[in-house]
Amino acid sequence: MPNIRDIAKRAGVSVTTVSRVLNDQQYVSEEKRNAVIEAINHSNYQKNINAVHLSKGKTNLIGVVIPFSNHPYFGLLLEGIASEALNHNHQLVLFQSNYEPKKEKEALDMLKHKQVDALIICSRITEWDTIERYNEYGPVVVCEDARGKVVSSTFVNHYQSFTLALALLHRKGHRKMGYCIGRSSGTNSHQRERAYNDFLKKLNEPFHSHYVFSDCFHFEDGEKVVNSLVEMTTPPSALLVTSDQVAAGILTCCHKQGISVPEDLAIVGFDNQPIAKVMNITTIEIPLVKVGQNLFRQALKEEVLHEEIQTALIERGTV
Amino acid sequence: MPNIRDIAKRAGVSVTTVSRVLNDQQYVSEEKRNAVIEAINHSNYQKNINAVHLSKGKTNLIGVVIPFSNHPYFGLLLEGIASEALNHNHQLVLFQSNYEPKKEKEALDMLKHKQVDALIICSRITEWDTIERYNEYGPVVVCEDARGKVVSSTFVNHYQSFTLALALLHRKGHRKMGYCIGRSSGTNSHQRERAYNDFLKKLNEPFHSHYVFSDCFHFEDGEKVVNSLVEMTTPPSALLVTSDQVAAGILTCCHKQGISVPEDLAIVGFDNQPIAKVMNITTIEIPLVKVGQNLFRQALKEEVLHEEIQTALIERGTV
DNA sequence: CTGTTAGCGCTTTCAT
DNA sequence: ATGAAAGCGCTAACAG
Repeated sequence: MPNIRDIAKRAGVSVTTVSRVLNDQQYVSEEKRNAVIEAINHSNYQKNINAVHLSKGKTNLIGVVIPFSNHPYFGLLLEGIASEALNHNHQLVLFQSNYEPKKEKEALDMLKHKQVDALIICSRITEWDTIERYNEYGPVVVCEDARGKVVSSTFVNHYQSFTLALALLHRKGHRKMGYCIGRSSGTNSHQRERAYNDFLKKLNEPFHSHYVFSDCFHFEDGEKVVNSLVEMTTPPSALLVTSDQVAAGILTCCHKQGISVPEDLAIVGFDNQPIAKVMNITTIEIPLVKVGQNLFRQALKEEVLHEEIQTALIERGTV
Repeated sequence: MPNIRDIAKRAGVSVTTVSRVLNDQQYVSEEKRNAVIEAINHSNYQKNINAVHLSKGKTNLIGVVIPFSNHPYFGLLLEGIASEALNHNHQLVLFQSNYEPKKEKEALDMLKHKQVDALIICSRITEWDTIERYNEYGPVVVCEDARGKVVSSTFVNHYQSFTLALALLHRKGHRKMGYCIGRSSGTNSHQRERAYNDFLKKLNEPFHSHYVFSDCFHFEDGEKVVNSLVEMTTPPSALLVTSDQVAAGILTCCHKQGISVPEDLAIVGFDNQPIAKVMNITTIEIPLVKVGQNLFRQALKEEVLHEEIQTALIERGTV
């Protein structure tokens, strides 16, 4: 495989001139430019990108940390990130963390080692002070409200969205409301928890810990929720479900168990994934693709930015 | 940020010795080794991986091409690939192609440019001769039967699996059988098509093009299938559905429309995803995680290998 | 066991 | 407009 020197020789010019042609720079006569292009065409030359990276000190690679790759929430986020990466001529390095700190550390270290130019952390387990420490090596971007931190963030106001959904249910007469969430830790989950607790307090309703279901990630997790529900003497009459997938799973099991929705149980999903439309699930739309795109754009910027993305209530048949 | 020369100076040794310590090589006295480690610890030194890559001519990065990232089939495949990458200290560069040739070309070019050491193509639109041409730049691995080609492959015998499922339905008395598939092109789809046509021929059953539904990728695609079904005067009595997600969508819509399963319509899914278990769907298990792991292992090898992964019929309630 | 040195292939400054 | 030359930071052949 020829290198830039071979091309220079072949075209009868200097290495610099070849480099200029390669990078579309000015100050090259048409004549020499053509000679270089000619030489390249006749020699299946390919730039060695590692040399470019070393020389420039950057890679055009952006790291992306997601806990799971087989989850539609992260799938959509990734889709947004990937589409914007395409627009900006960058590639993505994927880190599937499974919420293992070690794996997240690996991603952070790749930033430190300059193997990626920036890092997008879609969900994390690592504590803030560690994350903030890595910020000096390159932009770190997170998908949660990080105002007050030194890393950029694109986020949804989960407190507000949750409160909105609770208010809807309350308006419809529900008093015993529960919720299903993925993991119970994390900024986003805490915001939702706070919204829930505050809402109950305002209504003077007692808190029942068994009305809160965690580890709800996938469709199939809906089954255990419904199984718990039927065991209860006073089950909740409404459920906020932080993923449409899980909401769909719950709805399906309700049908199986003869629980009518929304009569016996009202359900509000989140995300507005296609499955919510098919199954006619009332949901809070979270424009995840847009969030992903914004995350990517922030990763390219040096300044620290905090941007909020708006959600919307979509009323369908499960409330 | 200090470099290897700074460390060498600080430790009072040569860069080579530092390099040796860095790479855990032998032939370094304890004394000097300690001096180097000492110097490193006192200076937040970090290896510049781009320099390593340039020097070594490899990157420890493996490219992965998938059409969509928000699909469980590819999510699981990716999971397998990622887990094995972790074991082998490699990172993944993700290419979401949306089946655009341009995007696949980009991945192939990254191989050519030595930005990735190997390329795993989980599903492709690019023709064989193009792919084979890139093989000289590094290992290319595909997830389809590529025997006879110069690239490695890990695959499932879709002809056999499809035939197995058809035979099951036939045994249960079904004669009018249709199938749902993702895209209609691609090796895997063609194998299935062949299996279907051969089976019909063997039974002397006529081929009905409206018994074949393509573009069935997601849960929500089940809706249009069922909508078509109810329009037909003589609908199929059984359906092979090449994704459990879609099978689940079909099942859900059947419930909505009052179509009993398996009485009015028998359904066989594929993959054995968790959703199939919850919804009690008879399915052909395809160990996708295992396939992914094998793909990764092949990507690390120079030799061209073709390996078949076995599937299994899992009988549940939809046949 | 250790160090010198010549690359790896490209970018960029600076002089012309 | 052009090219010589000095890096970018690390590895590895070679000599000692």
